[in-house]
Amino acid sequence: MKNRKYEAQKNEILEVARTLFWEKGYDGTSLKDIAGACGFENTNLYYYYKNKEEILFEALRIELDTLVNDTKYLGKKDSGSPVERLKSFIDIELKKHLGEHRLQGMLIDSELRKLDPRHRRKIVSLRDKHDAILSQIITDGINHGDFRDINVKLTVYTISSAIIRSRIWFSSSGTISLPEYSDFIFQFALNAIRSDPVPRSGKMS
Amino acid sequence: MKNRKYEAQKNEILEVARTLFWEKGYDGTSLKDIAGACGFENTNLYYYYKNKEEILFEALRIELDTLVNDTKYLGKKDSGSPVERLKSFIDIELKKHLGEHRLQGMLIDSELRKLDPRHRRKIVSLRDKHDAILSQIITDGINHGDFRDINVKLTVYTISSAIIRSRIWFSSSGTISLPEYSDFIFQFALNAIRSDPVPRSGKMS
Amino acid sequence: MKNRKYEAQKNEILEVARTLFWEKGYDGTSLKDIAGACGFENTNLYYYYKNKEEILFEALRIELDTLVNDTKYLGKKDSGSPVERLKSFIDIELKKHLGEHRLQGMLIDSELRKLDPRHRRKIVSLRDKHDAILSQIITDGINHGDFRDINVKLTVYTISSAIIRSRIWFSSSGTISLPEYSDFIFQFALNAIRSDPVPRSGKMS
Amino acid sequence: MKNRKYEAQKNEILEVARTLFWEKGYDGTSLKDIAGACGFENTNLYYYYKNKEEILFEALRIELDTLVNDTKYLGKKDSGSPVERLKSFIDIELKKHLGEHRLQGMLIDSELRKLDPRHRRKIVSLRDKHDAILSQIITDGINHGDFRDINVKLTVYTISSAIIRSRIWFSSSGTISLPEYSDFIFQFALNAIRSDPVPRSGKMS
DNA sequence: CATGAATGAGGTTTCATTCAT
DNA sequence: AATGAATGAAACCTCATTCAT
Repeated sequence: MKNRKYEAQKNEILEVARTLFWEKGYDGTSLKDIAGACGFENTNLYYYYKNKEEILFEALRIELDTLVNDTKYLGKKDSGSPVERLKSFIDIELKKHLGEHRLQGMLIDSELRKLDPRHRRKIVSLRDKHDAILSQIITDGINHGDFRDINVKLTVYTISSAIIRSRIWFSSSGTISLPEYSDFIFQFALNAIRSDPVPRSGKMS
Repeated sequence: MKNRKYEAQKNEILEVARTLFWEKGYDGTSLKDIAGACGFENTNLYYYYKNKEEILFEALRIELDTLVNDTKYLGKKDSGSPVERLKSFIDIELKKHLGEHRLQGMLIDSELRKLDPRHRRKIVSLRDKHDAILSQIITDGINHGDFRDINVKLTVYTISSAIIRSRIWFSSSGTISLPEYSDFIFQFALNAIRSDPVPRSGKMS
Repeated sequence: MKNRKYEAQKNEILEVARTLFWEKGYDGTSLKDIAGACGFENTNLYYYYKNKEEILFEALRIELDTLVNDTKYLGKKDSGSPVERLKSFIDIELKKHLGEHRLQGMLIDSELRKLDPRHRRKIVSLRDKHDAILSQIITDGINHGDFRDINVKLTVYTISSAIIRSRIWFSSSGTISLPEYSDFIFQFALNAIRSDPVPRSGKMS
Repeated sequence: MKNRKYEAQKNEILEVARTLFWEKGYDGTSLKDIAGACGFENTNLYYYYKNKEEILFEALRIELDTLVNDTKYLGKKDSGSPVERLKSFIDIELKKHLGEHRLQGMLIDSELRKLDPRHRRKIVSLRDKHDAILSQIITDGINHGDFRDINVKLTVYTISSAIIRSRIWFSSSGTISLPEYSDFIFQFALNAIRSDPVPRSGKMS
């Protein structure tokens, strides 16, 4: 019965692979590395995955699936005010990126090229779905008068940048805690885009 | 005798390598790829560089050298008001990242591990020197009362994120021009950190 | 308890293997291929056969056994005139090679080397037994005055060539039927070796 | 200068490969086998050929090219009477198949499947060109009244069978010489297809 | 009667690198 | 200043096979 142990093993391989892909890159990670970290031989990986590329695909897919599933409720208006939704979005994502079962995030940019065209399309479509959530929050905030009439796309990119790269800088930030980091990004973003009670120009002092 | 042609060739190799490293990663780029793009054979590279790792080192070094040299004057107070200096910093960096002879930026994150320890130390030291410039601008702005009393390190990271990742998103932003992109990031950052004429709370609406 | 179903399964494996060995060669056929075509897993083959080589051996043995059993009566004088026996021999063999449960014939040439020495000896001995039948027919025909005094060994080889290679050319011959093909080879051979009513020289016209 | 030695080496590889492919089959021959027989390492083969399949393709191409080039003059009427041309054709081919630099012949049947579609088309086209020569000889002989009104295609196949399989049987024919073998096949074929001075029926005695 | 899980040998191929020229 | 020729390490992957269940 290919079920309990099989699925567990398959998952462990993915966890291991995600960590290694992050640390050394896709090309820099050998199947021997992955198998070794799992405690078996090289060739046994092929019992679970068709080839290396499939491992990468599954790694990316699981990352994005998790992200999308945990945040997609924030795309809907009934999940709170835009500002609250922005706060939640940043909180959830940062926890995912920096918490226990870390997402690797940047993988998606750099290793996309290594995928089969079909797999690539699937991943890109998931990524777009993910970006659309934050996009919706910003749009709603603008319509609701909470946020300035700002370029939505660039706003999404800029906030995403801060979130994705948190992984790189978190460890070297020394004393800061995860909620503090999360709150910093939220405040930074909110101040950047909130509508002004008193009109302000962007002119230099 | 290492004359002008020698140096020109050596530089061309570096240009080609930087592009390929960005496109396919260090491990994903073979010496044959580099040599092929230069129009000669594989083995001729060894006339110019000791080995592949040295090419990576030089590629990273030249990137950071350029960045530091072109922005280091902004670390000094006499180069303008902090807000002006912030504007200039973002303008210069974005031009470097998106312009003609593009910097690859993110290479520094992902490929640092591939360097010899000695080379790695040199690159990290250059990177720190670079970060210190923006850090100085922020600090001066806080002291001068232009910026809020904000965590300097995190601020530097967040602004840097937006700049570094511009490369990924610029092409897919469609119609936006480089100065517009640059201005967007500047306005976003300025609003995020400027001190308020009227006190505002971060409370949710 | 090795009952009827066991034997049936064992036979199906052999049928499948013979087809695949013919199509892709012994080395080009994996146990997974064979098992897959049988509808079960790889490892189940070991319940029926000791290893891959044994499957090849059985495949070759069954081919030759069938051929020898169905034609050996033609080795005896009481089975008709030499000409009749030649006609029957070619008919039977061609039906075996091109009919429903096709023999693969040429396997014996190309894959003999892959067998264990002991197995190889067995197969070679069966092949010799097979060749001896046609050899006997020719010899009897010469003694009886039906055939010219022709080199028996070479005659056997040449007729065998036409039969064995029928498999390759039958499908691409387009419209020809099996009996027509069989008759063609018979007429070709008969004309080639029959004794002349009127003496003829081999001189060129 | 990639010329003298390079081409010599490339040819030696091909010779070695052809022998091994014949002896052990394409799948049964490893690149290590080929390289070992050439006296260098495995990987050096890639300096001369793109991959294993290309070696097979070149091996097949050279075989057929040689055959076609050496016999194509026999396709033309001015090269002698049909009977003479048939004799020459068989002589030349047998010398090619059994002489010093042996052709492997049967490779073409069994290993065709291993080729890229494009390569396969090229080889099949060469094979057709080769078959067309013998076909022309037979046709001319029929028209000229030398040969019976016999199925040309099947005649070509049958004669080709005897030639191609000579390789398998020559060594085990014991004392026979190459010209004797060649003459046997010629006489066999000629008797099989020559037109009768006196009408004969194929009826059994 | 059949699958699950794993392995070790070996195959093709790529690649950085060397040394002679 | 560049190519020719070769190598050894290591990569991905396939396969026959084993043993437990």
